[in-house]
Amino acid sequence: MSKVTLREVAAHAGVHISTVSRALDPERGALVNDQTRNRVRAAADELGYQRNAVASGLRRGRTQTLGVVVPDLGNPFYAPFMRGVENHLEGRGLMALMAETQDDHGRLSRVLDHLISRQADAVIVASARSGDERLLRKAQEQIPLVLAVRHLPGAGIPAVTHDDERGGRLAAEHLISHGHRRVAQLHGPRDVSSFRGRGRGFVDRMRESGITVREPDDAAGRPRLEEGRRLMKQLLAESDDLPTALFAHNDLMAFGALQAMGERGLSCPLDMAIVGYNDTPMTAFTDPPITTIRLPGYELGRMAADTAVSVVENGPDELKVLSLPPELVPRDSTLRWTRRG
Amino acid sequence: MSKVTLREVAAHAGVHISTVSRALDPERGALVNDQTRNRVRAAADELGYQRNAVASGLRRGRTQTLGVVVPDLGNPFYAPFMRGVENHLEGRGLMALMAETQDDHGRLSRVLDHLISRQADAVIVASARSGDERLLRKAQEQIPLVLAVRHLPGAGIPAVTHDDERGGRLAAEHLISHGHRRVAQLHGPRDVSSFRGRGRGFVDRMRESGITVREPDDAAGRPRLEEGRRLMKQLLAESDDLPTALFAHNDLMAFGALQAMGERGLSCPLDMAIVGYNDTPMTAFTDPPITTIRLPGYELGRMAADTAVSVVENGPDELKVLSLPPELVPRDSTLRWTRRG
DNA sequence: CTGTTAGCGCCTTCAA
DNA sequence: TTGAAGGCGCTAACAG
Repeated sequence: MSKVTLREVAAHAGVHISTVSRALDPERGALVNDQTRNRVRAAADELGYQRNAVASGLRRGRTQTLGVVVPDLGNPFYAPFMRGVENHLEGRGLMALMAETQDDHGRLSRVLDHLISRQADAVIVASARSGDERLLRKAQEQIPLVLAVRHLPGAGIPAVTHDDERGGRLAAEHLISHGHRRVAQLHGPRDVSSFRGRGRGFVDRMRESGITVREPDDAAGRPRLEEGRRLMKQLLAESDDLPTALFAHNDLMAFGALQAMGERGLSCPLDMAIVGYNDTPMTAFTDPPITTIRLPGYELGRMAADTAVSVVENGPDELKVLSLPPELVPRDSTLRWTRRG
Repeated sequence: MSKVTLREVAAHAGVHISTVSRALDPERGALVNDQTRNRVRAAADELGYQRNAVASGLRRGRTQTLGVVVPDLGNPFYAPFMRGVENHLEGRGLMALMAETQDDHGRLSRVLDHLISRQADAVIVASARSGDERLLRKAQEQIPLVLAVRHLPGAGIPAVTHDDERGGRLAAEHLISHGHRRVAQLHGPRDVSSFRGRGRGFVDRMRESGITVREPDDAAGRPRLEEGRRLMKQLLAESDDLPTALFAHNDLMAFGALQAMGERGLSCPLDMAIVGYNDTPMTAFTDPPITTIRLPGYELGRMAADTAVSVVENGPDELKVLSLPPELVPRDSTLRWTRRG
C-alpha cells in the first residue's frame, strides 16, 4: 500500500517537510515561494502523494467527517434524505459516516459513542425520539449535533425539520373538503414528535369541524408497512360502521392499510379514501396512487448538512431551528369518493 | 469537548498510560493483572473516557472504516444494499463511509482518492462500469477493493454479484411460456456488465426459440425512470406492429415504460406485458404489480461487507467471486395476456 | 505484569 | 520564506 508521505516528497523536492505541508495546503500555499511550491507540487504528483487524512485529522482536531444517523435505511423516505446530505458534502471534501438505529435507544447510544470516538466533526440525528433528550444533551457536550426530520423541542439542539402539525391539518382539510365526516387515523409511534404533530394537527382541524377522529386502540410500534396493515385490520374488525376516510401517518403505513383493505375485499377510494405522508416516490405508482403530504427529504438532507457544516465552522449558532412547510399532493386514493357523496 | 485521554485515566488510576491502553483493549486486556484492569476500567468509566479512534487508527494503520460507493442513492435498489452493508458492520465496530458516483468516471476517481486518503480499510464498489478497470486496478494497489452488484470480469478484483445472464434468461422463459412471440427490451447502459448480461441472456434465450428481440435504437444512458419512459415512447412510435411483451432492464425503467404506455392509452398487461428487474419493494404495489427478477440487494450488501472484512483481516483471498442466483417473481404485469392468447 | 521508549504522519509554533 | 522542534493520542516493541 501507499507509503508516500510528506517525508518522501520533501526529500524528492529538496525541502523540509513542513514546507511541503504548507505548499500542499490550499489555505497556506500562499506562504510558500511560487517556485518552491511548484517544485513541491511536481514532486508530489510524480510520487503520487496523497495526504493521510487520519494523521491530519489527529493533528488538526478536524476529521472532515459527518455522522448521519437514521432510524431505518429500509424506509424509502431516507434515501433522498441521505442523498441530500451526501450531495451537499461532496465537493466540500467531507464524507458521511452512516448509521441506523432501528428506533432503539441503546443503539442510538452506541452509535453516538462510536461517532464521538471517531471524532466526527458533527452528527446529524434523524432518529430522535422522546426519551432520547438526556442522551442527546450529553452527547452534545462532546460533539455538535443537528436534529433532522424529527424535532425534539426543548432539548436545545439545532434542528432542520418540517411542520408536521400543519401537515396533519392539510390532510384533514383535504378530506373535509371531499365531504368526509367519518374519519380515522393510523397513528405512528407516539414517542416521535413528527407523528405526534401530525396526529395533533389532524385531530384539531377535524374537531374544528365538529368531527371526532377514530383510532385503533394501538398506535404503531414502528412506522412500517406491517404495522399499518395490523392496525388497519384492527380498525376494520372493530366495527361495521366503517369510516369513509383514513389518514395514515406515513406512506408505508398507508400501503399496509391498502393491503388490509384488499384482503377484506374493500377498495380504495370507493370504500375508503386514504391520505399518506412523505410523498415517497412510489406513492405515484401504487394502485391507486396515494394522496399524500410531501415531506421534502432531499431538501431536509441538504439543509441538515449545511447546518451541520456551519455549526462546525462557526460554532453553534443561536439555536437555529428551521422548518419546511408541508404540501398536499392529491392523487387518486381520495379521488372518486366525491362522485358518490 | 472531551479531552479525557489515556493520560488522565492513567493518572487517575495510578498506572502508566500503556497499561491503560492494554487494559482497555479487549484483545490485550488479558495481559494485565485483574485488579489493575478493574482499577483502570473504573477510572475510565468515572472520567468518561472514550478512545480516540483517529489516533488509534493512525498508530495501528487500521481505521475500522469501510468505504461504500454506489452509483445512485436515489435508486431504491440501493437502500436495502446499504442496509445489508451497515447491518453487517454494526456490532463489529466498523462503520461505512458513503459515497455516490452518479455513474461518472471522474467522480468515482475522486471518491476513491478520498477514501484512500482517509485510510479506509477497504472499499466496496457497487458502481463499476466498463472503462473503470484501469482506475480500479490502480486504486487496488493502495486499498483493498471489493466489487458488488456490478462485476468487472477480468479486472482481478474480488466480487459479490449476481447472475444477470441467467436472470435475462428467466425473463425470456417466462414470456415465452406465456405465449409471447413479439418481444422487445429496454436495454440499460451498455457499459455496465449487469445490463449487458441481462440483455445477452434474454436475447440468447429468445433466439433459441426462434424469436428476435426488438429494441429501440438507443440504450438508456442511465437506468432510471425518465430514460425508461423515453425509450418506451420511442419504441411505441417506431411501428404499429407493437410487441406483446417487454423486458425492462430494471424496475425503474419498467415504471417509466408503464407511464409511457399510460400516456398512449395502452394498458398493461392487456396491450403489453412487462417484466422488470430487481424486485424493488414498490413493484408489489404498482398498478399493475410488476413481474420482476429478484436481485437480492440486502444479501449482496451483507456478503460484500463480509468479503471486505475478510479481505482486510486475511489479506486478499484467491480472487473470490460470488454470484447469487436470480429468481423470477411473477406478478400481474404479465398475467392476463394468456387469457387472450 | 508493568514501565520506558519510540514513533504513526501531519501541522503549528517559533526561530532564523 | 524556510527550517527545527514538538506533540496530537495512541500502541508496539523492548526491558525490567
